[in-house]
Amino acid sequence: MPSKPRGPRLADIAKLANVSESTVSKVLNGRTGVSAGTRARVEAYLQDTPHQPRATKRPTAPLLDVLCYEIDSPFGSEVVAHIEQAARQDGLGMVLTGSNADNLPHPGWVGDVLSRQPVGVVLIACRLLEADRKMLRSRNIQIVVIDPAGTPAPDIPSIGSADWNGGYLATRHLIDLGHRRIGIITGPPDMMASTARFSGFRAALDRAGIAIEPELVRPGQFHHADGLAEGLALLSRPDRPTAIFASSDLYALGVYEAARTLGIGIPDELSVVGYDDLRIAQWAGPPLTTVHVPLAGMAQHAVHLIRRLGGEPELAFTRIDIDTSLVVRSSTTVPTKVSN
Amino acid sequence: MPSKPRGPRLADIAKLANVSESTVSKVLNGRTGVSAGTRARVEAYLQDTPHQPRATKRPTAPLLDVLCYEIDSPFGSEVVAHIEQAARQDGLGMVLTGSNADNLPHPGWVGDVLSRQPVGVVLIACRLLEADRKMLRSRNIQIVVIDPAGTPAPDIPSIGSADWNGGYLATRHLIDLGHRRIGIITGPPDMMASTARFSGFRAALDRAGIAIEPELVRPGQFHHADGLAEGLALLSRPDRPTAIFASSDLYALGVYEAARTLGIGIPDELSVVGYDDLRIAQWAGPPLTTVHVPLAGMAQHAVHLIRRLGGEPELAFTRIDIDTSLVVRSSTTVPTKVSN
DNA sequence: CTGAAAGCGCTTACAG
DNA sequence: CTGAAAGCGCTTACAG
Repeated sequence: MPSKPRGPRLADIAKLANVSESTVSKVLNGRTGVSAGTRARVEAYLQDTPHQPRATKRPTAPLLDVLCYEIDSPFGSEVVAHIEQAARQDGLGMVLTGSNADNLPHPGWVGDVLSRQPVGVVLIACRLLEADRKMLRSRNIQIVVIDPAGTPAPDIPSIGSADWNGGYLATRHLIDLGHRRIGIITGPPDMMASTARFSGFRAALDRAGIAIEPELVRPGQFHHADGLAEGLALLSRPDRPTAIFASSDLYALGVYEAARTLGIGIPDELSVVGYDDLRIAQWAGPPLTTVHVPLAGMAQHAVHLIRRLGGEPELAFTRIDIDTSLVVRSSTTVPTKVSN
Repeated sequence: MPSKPRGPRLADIAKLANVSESTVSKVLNGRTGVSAGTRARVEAYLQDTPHQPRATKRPTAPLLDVLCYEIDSPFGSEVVAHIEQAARQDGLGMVLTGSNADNLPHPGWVGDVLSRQPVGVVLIACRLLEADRKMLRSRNIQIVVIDPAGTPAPDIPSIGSADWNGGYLATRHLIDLGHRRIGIITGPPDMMASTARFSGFRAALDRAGIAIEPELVRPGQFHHADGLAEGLALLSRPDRPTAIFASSDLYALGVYEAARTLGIGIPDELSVVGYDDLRIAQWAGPPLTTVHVPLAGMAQHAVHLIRRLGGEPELAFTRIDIDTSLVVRSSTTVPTKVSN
């Protein structure tokens, strides 16, 4: 029985490889003065029994690495805050890194993560190259994704919310108020969350027997600027919609600005429904009717999942979706023109 | 001449403090079996000659610890995002932790930081107990504060912006437009940034020969809810002000809501100036006239300062203030009632 | 190229 | 509570 449960020491590896401790030390530190053959043999043994450097006396507090899309956006910052809290309650420190514009980590990130040895990695609307995923897996670093971007990796557990349902609820609400011409600003097509919201929108329209009008469907990247631009486009039409389903709260604020610019009153002349229920939704004028996304719950699940995965590495594929709900505030009402 | 340039070893400190290496080891590791007096003496020497543990062979990517007030607020999240970027460009990973409601770290944070051994700590609108400061100092972990809260520690370098000037500019702008009855919502009195903004406000009024009206000065904690409550109080007065200097953008949004509730139009019936120039200021309806705080520059300075301090531990007291400027958008105009 | 030996920096068990 | 001594895990200078 080994005296310390910390893993093999230099002496152990030296014995296995039938060399001296000095030689193992040289190999580990990439020093010269070792023949290619000896080096290869030692490396081979290190493969099987990876060497962990001597336990530093005060073991370092465990870390969780978070890679997030737009950490200064209202969405990013709220998710991150919830993860920080969940991580802290779980005794984990959170290392936060922003992704690049393609929702990928910047070069060097994976190497840094490996050196930090966190218990896991949470990706928020981000993705990883397969080589990087393998790298992390091989060091026993768990990966969980919140709101995956790009083609979802089949072997990474992901956490989302009921986006289809949210899209349906939002649209249904507008239909129930009497709206028939409803515009939508959709999100990036490579995000499941966007397409599901749009699909819910379409289903609600279908069910009410309302034909979808392609000109009323406008694409965007979930940014305020898109909401403004597409809002202006939608509202400048002679047959402008009486309601807009802005599939992010940021879009909704952009639509607000478009309406203000054109002198269109909300909700009297235009109803707007947002999506996410970020705090800016409450601060908007008028307060925004929106779909509540349970970010706190998603964050907690992400952290717990990381912990569970650490225990049993071969957990089957997991996908968790948490319920969404509609929060009715003051940006929606019955249409004036169409009447009821 | 020391054999290694890595800093004092246990033996050096033991010699200085006239104790054994064992005792120094116990103190460093927080073990029992050391008298209070001896412990204090050793800690004192550690203060002067901070101890760095022996270099571990596979070096972990260097870290920067950030303690931030309300990381999900628009202010907190923007500062944090800038620090993350500056840190990343400097090869530093950022560990982010939210403070408690008193702007202090939660219990256990300092211990975690010590175990992580970051190159430094950035406090955003937060403070530290003196014992904790000493602890960090003794391990050669640098401390820098952005927008200090509470009584400022004299030995911690701090970074702020020209708050007095910002308060002056904002108020001057309103006076120049012709406003004479100007309300203000002030920040927490224990933050230098708040009191400096108020002082700038007062100075601008003084210079224009306008007497300050105590009933028009309302306190708050920089939150949206304060802006709403104090805005309602101010605007419900029979002699309501024609302009309000909301000394945070969040206040301004609260004032917007108060005005909307009371049917008061902005800017026609009420001019509003915010403070911070966060992104929400551009998204507000109407876009908010506000004082620009150079958060990106402040974040960069914080990171660079940490790095410089690491080099020369005995840097003199430092206080950096970066310039503010007024950004005029659409929430301010000439007063209607008072005319000009 | 290789490893025995000396040594570094720290921790721990234990005698006083 | 204190420190001499033993010991751990690793590195380095050097003889072969």
